[in-house]
Amino acid sequence: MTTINDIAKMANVSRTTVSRVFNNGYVSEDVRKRIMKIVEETGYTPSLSAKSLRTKKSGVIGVILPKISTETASRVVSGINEVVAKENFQILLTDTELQKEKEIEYIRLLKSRHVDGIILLATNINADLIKAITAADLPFISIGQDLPGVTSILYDDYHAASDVTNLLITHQHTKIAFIGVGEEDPSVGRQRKMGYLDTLAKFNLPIKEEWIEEGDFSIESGYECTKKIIKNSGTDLPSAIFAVTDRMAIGAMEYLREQGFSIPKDMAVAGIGASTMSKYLTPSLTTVDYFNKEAGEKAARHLLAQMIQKKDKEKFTQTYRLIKRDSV
Amino acid sequence: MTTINDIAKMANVSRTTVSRVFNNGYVSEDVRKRIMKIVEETGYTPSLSAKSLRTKKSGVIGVILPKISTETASRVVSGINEVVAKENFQILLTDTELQKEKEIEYIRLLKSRHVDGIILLATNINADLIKAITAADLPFISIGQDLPGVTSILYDDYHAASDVTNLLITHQHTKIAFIGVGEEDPSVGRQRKMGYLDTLAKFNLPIKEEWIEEGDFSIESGYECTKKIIKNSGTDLPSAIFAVTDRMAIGAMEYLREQGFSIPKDMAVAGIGASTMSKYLTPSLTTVDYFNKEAGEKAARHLLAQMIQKKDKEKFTQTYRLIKRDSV
DNA sequence: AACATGTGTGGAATCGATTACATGTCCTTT
DNA sequence: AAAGGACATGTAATCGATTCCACACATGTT
Repeated sequence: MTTINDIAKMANVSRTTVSRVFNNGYVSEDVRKRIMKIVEETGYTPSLSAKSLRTKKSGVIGVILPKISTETASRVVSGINEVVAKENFQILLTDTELQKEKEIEYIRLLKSRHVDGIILLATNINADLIKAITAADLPFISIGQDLPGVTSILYDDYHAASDVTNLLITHQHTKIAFIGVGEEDPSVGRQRKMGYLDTLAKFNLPIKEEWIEEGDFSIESGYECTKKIIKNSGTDLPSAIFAVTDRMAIGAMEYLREQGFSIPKDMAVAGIGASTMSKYLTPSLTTVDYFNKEAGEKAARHLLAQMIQKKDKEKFTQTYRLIKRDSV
Repeated sequence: MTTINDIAKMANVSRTTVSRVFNNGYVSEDVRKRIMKIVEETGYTPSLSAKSLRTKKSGVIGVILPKISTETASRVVSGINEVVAKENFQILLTDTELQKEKEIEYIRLLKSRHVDGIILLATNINADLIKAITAADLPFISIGQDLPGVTSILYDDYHAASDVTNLLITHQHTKIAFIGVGEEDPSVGRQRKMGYLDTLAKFNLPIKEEWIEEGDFSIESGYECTKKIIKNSGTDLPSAIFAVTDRMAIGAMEYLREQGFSIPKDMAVAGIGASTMSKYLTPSLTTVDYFNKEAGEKAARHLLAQMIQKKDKEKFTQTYRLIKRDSV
């Protein structure tokens, strides 16, 4: 491996001069050319570990995901990457596989790797997490969860869920079932459920325990929850099912189809997430587009801004778009 | 930021000893405890830039993707991550956005970041690329393309495509249209097309130019290609369409549905990729599962093995599974 | 008793860059 | 003609770790 010293020796200059070639200081045209020629020939690239050690900047930003292989996550990462790549940053990816201790572990790890900033897609909020973030003392952005004291890019879960519920109501549905997720997830678990419950309450519609189930984001869980809802409802069946994610909604549709329900005639279905799939299902799925990629871009831009100068912690709420399709 | 020197001073030992605590050398129980206590209190974590500079190892492996937000890519990354995370490696992600010069650029970049190895999902093969890989002189794995002189995890594109074509033929189809991609992609572009063409030839079935179109992986291109095929075929319509990716197959189905074709009665459709979606479409899509995640895992394992000891360059061909569903 | 061996610790070089400071030219300006 | 500034280059300290070598001490071996 060639180093700056090798180049310096070959070009008969000090390594300072070589360094200056790469960091635009005063270097005469002659010398610059001579050095560049040697650089080309040897294929020398400066060691970024050394540079990072010296400058305390790595040109890397850390991203912590709950799970890589979901459409939401990959869209967000794609948005982040698009923005940071332009500024010659790379992404160091970590995946918690939904274990929340790992979020904290990875924050520490990324810190010791001298990343210049961190973007976290959190799935929960707890005191240790906040403490770890504060301790890291790095530019930090949270996407999807409102972490106190941390700049956050938020989805409007409450209103999105309200709107979906509302849409179902305007389509004459009065018996609306709900498939949610655990409430340790404040955004997807709590906010979306609140939106659902409050809207029902507002219209004086029945809230029945038998119509409310809790899944785990997976298609299968949507399927199982729907089965339970149908089973437990006896003769008082709901006429619509609102699942808080598209995947669970797809599971619901699957079960309903198997049981011979016609969608939306016998049972309407709606989700959230605007998965690619939602558009091509039969019937196409009513859902909410959260603009994940844009959220990633925005997060990246704010992170870069924070790296240049300290900013006050802010909260940004993304817009969303209700997509009415044939499943309702 | 606390450093090893701070810890050493606070514990009244030399920094050598502190280092030894983390790298299991001789340290007495007493001293070890004293140091660990201070480490806990200060939240000290060793600077990995410094460590990497000194040891020439970074604990990072570089991954070069053509596009992050595709199901294939995210599955592969997920597989890679699962394996390397266990060994405490992280992934440095780069996305070429389908520009092939960037593959080379990123190889250099990853090299200068001292990654311990690189996994590339290539979309093409060219001499410069091979040269860059050789020059990098790092443990290297290619997934999906057979790069000469590079350990490669390959999909069996030729036989997969043959099998799909065969399946269509056993279902009495004699007029089979084809939606491919550009041939600068040897695997998806060439091999799959060869599988299709050779199988038709084997059965003495007609190969008509009007039935062959070239898309660009997108759903929209599948839609457009199908439109062209239908338009250009006049009265001699094919009875089946084989698209080399699920997304293009979905576009095909979309167009056919719009035009009132019944699938598979009027026109059968098949894809490759086993996208999540394929299972939930109506009708469900016949496709080929490439086990992308397993490919990622395998790539990661081979990379780790190469990092421990130099290995001969090998070629591994993944198995695949033809999934016969209702669209055929 | 002399010597080898195992254990525990510190000193100092080293990895490959950046950068503050010093030095030396050569012009321009007053 | 002296001074000041712009330009060009070099010297050496520094970033935070690892690691070779040396040394000290305790214990075991012959």
